Amino acid sequence: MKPNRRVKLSDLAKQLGLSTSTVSRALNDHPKIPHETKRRVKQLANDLSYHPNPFAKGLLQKKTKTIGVLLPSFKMSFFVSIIECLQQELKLKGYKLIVSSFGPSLKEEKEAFWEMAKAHVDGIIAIPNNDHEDPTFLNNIIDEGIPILFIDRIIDSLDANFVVTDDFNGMFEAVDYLIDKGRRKIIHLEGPDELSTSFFRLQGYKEALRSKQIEIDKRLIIPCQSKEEVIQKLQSVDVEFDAITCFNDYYAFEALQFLKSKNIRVPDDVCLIGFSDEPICQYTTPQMSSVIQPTSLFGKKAVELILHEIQQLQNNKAIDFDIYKIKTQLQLRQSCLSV
Amino acid sequence: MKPNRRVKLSDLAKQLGLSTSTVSRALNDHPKIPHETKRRVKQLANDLSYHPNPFAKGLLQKKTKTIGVLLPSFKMSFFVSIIECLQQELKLKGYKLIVSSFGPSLKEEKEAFWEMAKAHVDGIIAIPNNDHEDPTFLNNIIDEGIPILFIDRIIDSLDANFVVTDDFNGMFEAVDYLIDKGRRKIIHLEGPDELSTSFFRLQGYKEALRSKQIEIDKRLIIPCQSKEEVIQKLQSVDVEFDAITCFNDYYAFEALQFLKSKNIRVPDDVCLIGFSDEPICQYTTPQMSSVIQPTSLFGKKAVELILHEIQQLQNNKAIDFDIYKIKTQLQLRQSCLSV
DNA sequence: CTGTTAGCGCTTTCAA
DNA sequence: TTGAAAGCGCTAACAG
Repeated sequence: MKPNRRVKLSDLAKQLGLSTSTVSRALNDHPKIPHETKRRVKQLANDLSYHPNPFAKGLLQKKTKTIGVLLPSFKMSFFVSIIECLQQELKLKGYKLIVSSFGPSLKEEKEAFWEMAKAHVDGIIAIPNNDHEDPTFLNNIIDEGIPILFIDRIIDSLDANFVVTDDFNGMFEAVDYLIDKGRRKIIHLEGPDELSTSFFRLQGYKEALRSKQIEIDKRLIIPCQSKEEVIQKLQSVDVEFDAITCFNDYYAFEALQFLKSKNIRVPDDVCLIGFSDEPICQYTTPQMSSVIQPTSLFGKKAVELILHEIQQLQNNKAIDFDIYKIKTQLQLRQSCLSV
Repeated sequence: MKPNRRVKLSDLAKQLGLSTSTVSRALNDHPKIPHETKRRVKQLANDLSYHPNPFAKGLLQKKTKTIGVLLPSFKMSFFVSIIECLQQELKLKGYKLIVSSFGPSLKEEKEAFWEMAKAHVDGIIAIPNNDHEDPTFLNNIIDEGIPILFIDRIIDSLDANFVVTDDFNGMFEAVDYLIDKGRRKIIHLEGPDELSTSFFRLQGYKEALRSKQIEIDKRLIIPCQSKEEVIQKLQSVDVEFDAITCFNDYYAFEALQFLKSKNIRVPDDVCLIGFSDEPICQYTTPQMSSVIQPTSLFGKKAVELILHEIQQLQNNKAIDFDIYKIKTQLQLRQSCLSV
């Protein structure tokens, strides 16, 4: 029915009248093997479509050529877009990608990390969800020799590399632009407490106002734990406002719904800016302005760093950890351009 | 600096004064090991956070507890949503997920399949992109003992399971609804040639018209290889129309842009229905109607089938192949509901 | 330049 | 009920 017997090194060796070591060396381009032998070996390997057993290799070399990627959810296209980029970059470098998502629960997130560790990936790239106050378990994984690189969110007190959005400047520029356009009463829809991104975006907002000597009105800073809260919170705002900046695009979409329902014109009465530049932004009416987080830069930097860490680890060399901030870009669309 | 030495079976054995075989058996709940021994072994394993080396296991058992998932792109949220579901289902069953995307090129798609085969995954779940006229290489992979299950698109002449959308009925219902609402001149923006989905959606469109004795006007059937062509093709339509059905949501968004630019009112002048129900549909103005493809059903069915195939293969039993059609659901929103 | 040998961590006969 | 030993497929010392 099916042969189902994969060719292995010894099969090649037998057919060629060589030892397995020679064949192995030939395949791995060992310097001291004559070209002719290499050619013959590779030829046959190709003909029989021989593929080395990755488990035998993994067992021996403790390298799996596999990177684990952890993310909270596939629902955010920003994350997915990063995954896509990671996947492309890693494919180029000959790495495979094991992916796992873990949802909002801390317990599941921990488990997901452990599963990756158990799978003996060479390294982990993670978009964490929770503020790991006790990152002991992460340190344990790192101590086992699996470097972890974090994307988008910073976890304090952890020796690791971080590749994050320059949230501060991203929001700063957005608010700065609005002020230049004459808006003064700018709402900020703040994101979930526990995220470093919420914090820095809020700081950017405040600093932009401060730098133009505009007093910060606490009533305009509206914390929303999720996009579901946005409309309700906006209902109960009892001060005037002429612009809204948001933790992310989904908050902005909700805000847009709200404004429409109140017959408040965008951008004439109120300007609106999201964050992340989800592809949807082009399809809302009016089209949504947003802050672009260039995902390909995230992916490239992350891959570069994790591979470097893996190599350093292999050579028992020290690693310098750092926080890398990826510059954003303000994408203006109809929701901001007063006619 | 780092211990970096994972605990292994022999470490447990040594500490317990047992042989590795006994420890192994205890861990695997071998019947002839006394409960007390099992308890002690498991206790220690837990304390030292022992995790069996998956490579040693893989080498021995030829089972990797890993499923490869192949998809053309992460850009389509329909695909991503399926991945998310696969990932959850497979996690429950103790499987890991290796993911790879391959873009539009046939060559890359082939390579991606091969890479998966080389990675010795237990099975492959694929959303193919191309119409593999010569599926020899797929058969080779299947012959190597790796079952492949295809999602969303059918490849003729291949012994495999397929889980696809009931495209025909999905589009049929959409068109049927429009006709009931009094629309008669319904455009169909047809998808890429090579996709079985394009074909069946078109058939559904035609059959709906036919069943209501409406003549099919070829000028209303507009083939578009990609969403980029939509606007341009619509420009040159020179017959009247009062509704548009689309190969997918992105086509519909483009169509919406076009209609807006022409000041054609949606849904008053022209009704618009997409396909896939991307989450964006809720945020366009007017909100986009679409055909829901329940991704969780895809995921569940796919996992069920592939695991069954793996098991049958392991027991050297025959597998019955089939095409499973997942029912769609018409999601009506503003783009269809005349006021 | 090439073959022999040992061993990666685990499971699984085969004996005891 | 348990241990010793072999071996999964491959690579890397160590000899030649």
